[in-house]
Amino acid sequence: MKISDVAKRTGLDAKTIRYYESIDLVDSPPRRANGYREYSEQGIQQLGFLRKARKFGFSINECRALLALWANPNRRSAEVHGLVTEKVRDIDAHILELKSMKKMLSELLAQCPDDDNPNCSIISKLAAEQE
Amino acid sequence: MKISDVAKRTGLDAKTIRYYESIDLVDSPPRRANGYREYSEQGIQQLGFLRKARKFGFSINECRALLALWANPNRRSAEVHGLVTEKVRDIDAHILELKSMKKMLSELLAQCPDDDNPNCSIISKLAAEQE
DNA sequence: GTTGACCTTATACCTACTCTAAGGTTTACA
DNA sequence: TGTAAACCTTAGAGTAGGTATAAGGTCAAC
Repeated sequence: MKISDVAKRTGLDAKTIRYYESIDLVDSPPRRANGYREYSEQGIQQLGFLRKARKFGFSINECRALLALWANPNRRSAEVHGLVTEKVRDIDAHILELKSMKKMLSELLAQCPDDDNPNCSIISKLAAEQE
Repeated sequence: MKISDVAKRTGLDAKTIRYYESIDLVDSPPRRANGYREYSEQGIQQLGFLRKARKFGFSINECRALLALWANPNRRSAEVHGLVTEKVRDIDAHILELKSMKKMLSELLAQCPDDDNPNCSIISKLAAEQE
C-alpha cells in the first residue's frame, strides 16, 4: 500500500507519516523498485494507533511509550493506567488555567463600553502599573 | 534601567525581552556606551503591557494588535471589545476540546484493570481498527 | 586583582508539524 | 504517442514562543 492510501486509511497526512518515520517514531517501511514506500498491514496499524493516541492528546514522546507498551507482551496494565491518569491530570490543569483566563477576560469585557470612543477599560487594565 | 532590572520589574525573562525586540514586537531601546540596553519608562510599560496580555492568553500577533490599539488615541473601544470577545470564543472552544479528551480518557481508565496483567483495554482501544 | 554576576551576540534546540523547491514516476485522456 | 495531472522522492526552511549554549566583554565587591 502506498503512502497516500495509508494516509487515507489512517486519517494522517502523508507528510506527517514521513515525519513520524524521520523521527523514528515508526519503523521505516521497505521500498518498491521506484523508491516508493510500501506499507505492510503492521505498519499501517502502528500509524492508526498513533493517530488515535495523538487525538487523545498524547505527545509524541508519550506515544513512543504507548507504542512500546503495545508491543510488549509482558506489559502491566497498571503502567498504562498510570500514564493515562497523569495525562488526565495534565488536561485538568490545562482546563483550569483556561477557565481562569476566560474569567479574567469576561470581567474585562463587561467593563468595556464597546463603542466608538477610545476609552477602554481593557486597554487600561493591560497598561496598568499594578498587577 | 538595565535589562535585568526591567526583567525583575515586569516579570519577563531578560531573554524573552531580547526576543521580543528581535521580532520587532517592542522598540529597540538606546544603548549605553558599553553596549548595554538602557530602558526608558515607556519601554518598560510596553513590556509590562505585553506580560499581562500574554498572561491573558493573547498570541504574539494579537499582542501586536493590542499594542497598536493602546498607542492609538483614536481607537474605538468596540475594536478592542471585538478582539477580546473572539479570544474568549477561542478559549471556550479549547476548553470544550480538552473536556472531550478528558471524557474519552476517563472512560478508558474505568475499563483498565490497573494490575500486573498485560491485558489492557486502553491499549486495545488505541490499537482497534475501528474508530 | 580576581571572583562572580552581569551584559553582549549568534546560533542551536524544543514540539509537531507544514511548506517549498526541485525533481522523478505513474496514470488518464486526446 | 504525447502530455498534463497527480502522484512520489528528498532536503531544507518556516511556524510559535521561547529556552539553552557558547564565547566573549564589563562591572562591582572584597
